Amino acid sequence: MKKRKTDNIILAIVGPTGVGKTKLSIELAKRYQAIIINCDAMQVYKRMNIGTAKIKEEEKEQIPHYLFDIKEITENYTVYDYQKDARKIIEENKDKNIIFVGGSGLYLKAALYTYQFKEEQTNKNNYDGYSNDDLYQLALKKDASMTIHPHNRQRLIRFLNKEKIAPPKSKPLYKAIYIGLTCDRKILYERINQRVEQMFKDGLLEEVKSLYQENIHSKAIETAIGYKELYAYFDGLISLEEAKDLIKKNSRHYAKRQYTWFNNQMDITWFNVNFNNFNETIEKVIEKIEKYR
RNA sequence: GGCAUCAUAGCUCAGUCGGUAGAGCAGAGGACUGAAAAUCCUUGUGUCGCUGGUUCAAUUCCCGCUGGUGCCA
Repeated sequence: MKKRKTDNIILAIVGPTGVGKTKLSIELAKRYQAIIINCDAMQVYKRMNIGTAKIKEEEKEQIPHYLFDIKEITENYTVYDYQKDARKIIEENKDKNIIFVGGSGLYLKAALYTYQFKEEQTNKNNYDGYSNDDLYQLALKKDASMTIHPHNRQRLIRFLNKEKIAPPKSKPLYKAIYIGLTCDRKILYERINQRVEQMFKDGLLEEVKSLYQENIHSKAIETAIGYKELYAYFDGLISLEEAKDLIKKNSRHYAKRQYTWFNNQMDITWFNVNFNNFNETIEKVIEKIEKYR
């Protein structure tokens, strides 16, 4: 495991959407004179601000922020790119404390664990015309021990386009402290619902509308919660009210999946957030960091 | 007021020609190496509105009651 200079630390602040990760990142960055690296798959894109709850310029408090707004919304960015970008920043800032913030578990793991990606072939087959079962049989032929579910078409295609068959199990590469923020599930869902309402008040509809009017269609738009639903509304497929409810629902489901990832893929120390007294939460986190280093 | 119709899982509803019931959504859990805010998997016992009757047996049929909806007055 790469240890870097002993007195410098890497922190990772994780947790479901809407628990206050950004706020904590600023407080800890001030305290440890750290730089902040985004670890959110959607906040790398420009022009997706309100819907991704991206930190505002005036909230950054002079702290260097990396990997925010680095891609045009029409570009495709993947874990592979993220791993390269994040590791480059780690290596270039060996003399600094670093804080990762974000909810994309795979991105975090790819950056800090021994995930191996290879340069990809350009002539990818998208297997149009193949049934799920065809793909499943092909995948089994390629590797009888593969465990992708027959219905998971996205993964099957990926697997078939891959050269290397079984990647080695990943291990921690960098020494890091993983801090998870959490709260009672009911309260979290309530906060998520309220935050969506707030996003609309802050102009989410206008943000998405201007993208829609420019006829921008991209992976990011099709993927991001808050954007895909409003595109469906502008396309006349659903009502605004339905879109809003869908955004809330999808955000809740997303939060649930984040818990599953962080609970089972990484070794996280969880902190229950006290929303009435955030300083108390900050103090507890700092206590943990001091004990650990 | 009269007639009709509905009352089943947190929600929307299906169903049982009489043998105590099932889908979707919500909720819960899980997988995860190039779309990850993605993709995929697992998981459904509830006084079948209340009361009485017929019956070996009623959520299912019948009487009444309560509540909702519609039409006619």
